[in-house]
Amino acid sequence: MQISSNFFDKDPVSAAKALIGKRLVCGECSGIVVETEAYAAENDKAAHTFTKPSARDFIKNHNAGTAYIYLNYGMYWLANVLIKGKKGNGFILIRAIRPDKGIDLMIKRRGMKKIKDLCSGPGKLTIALNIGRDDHGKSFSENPKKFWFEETKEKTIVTSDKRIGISRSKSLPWRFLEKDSEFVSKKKGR
DNA sequence: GTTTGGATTACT
DNA sequence: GTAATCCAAACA
Repeated sequence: MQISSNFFDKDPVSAAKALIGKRLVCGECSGIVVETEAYAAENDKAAHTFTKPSARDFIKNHNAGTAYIYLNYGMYWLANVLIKGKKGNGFILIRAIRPDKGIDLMIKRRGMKKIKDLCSGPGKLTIALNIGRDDHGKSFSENPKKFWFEETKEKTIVTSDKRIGISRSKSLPWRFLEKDSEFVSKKKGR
């Protein structure tokens, strides 16, 4: 079952936390979300809204639940979900999923055999799911959909940590992970 | 028109 | 430890 359409109307931080344990479906592939980070449109120096006018325009011109796909370091696409809450707008960065269906296809796209490494990072999962430049501005919640989230019966224990890979506002504990998961991204925090 | 700085990954 | 590689924003 798909998650409720008002899921993306929460505030970014609680939405990011609530997304852990949901199933992300994209074409023939799917996986359980095991790692996210929250970025706020206001008072968050690490968010794109702080430095990029285009990110603020994006929030203005799109509905909650829209995909914000960003190319970073010139080679990896990172997938975000636009959140528009009463307490503030922002984005959820999808950092890692646990592969569920379409694993063979993911292995083919990634050119890697280890299932643990297939989607254990924001740049990796976009390759595995074939998400890229063309998907910027598409919706997770409105038809026609390429990708969406489903409810699961996962009883996930969620832990939080500091965000990683950024240079500003590092201290906010806005990274959320499935406890003891083998499928989250590496670097510090493990 | 040129410079700069990334929400990363894979390989040595 | 570090090369790979692109875009938007900022500066001149």
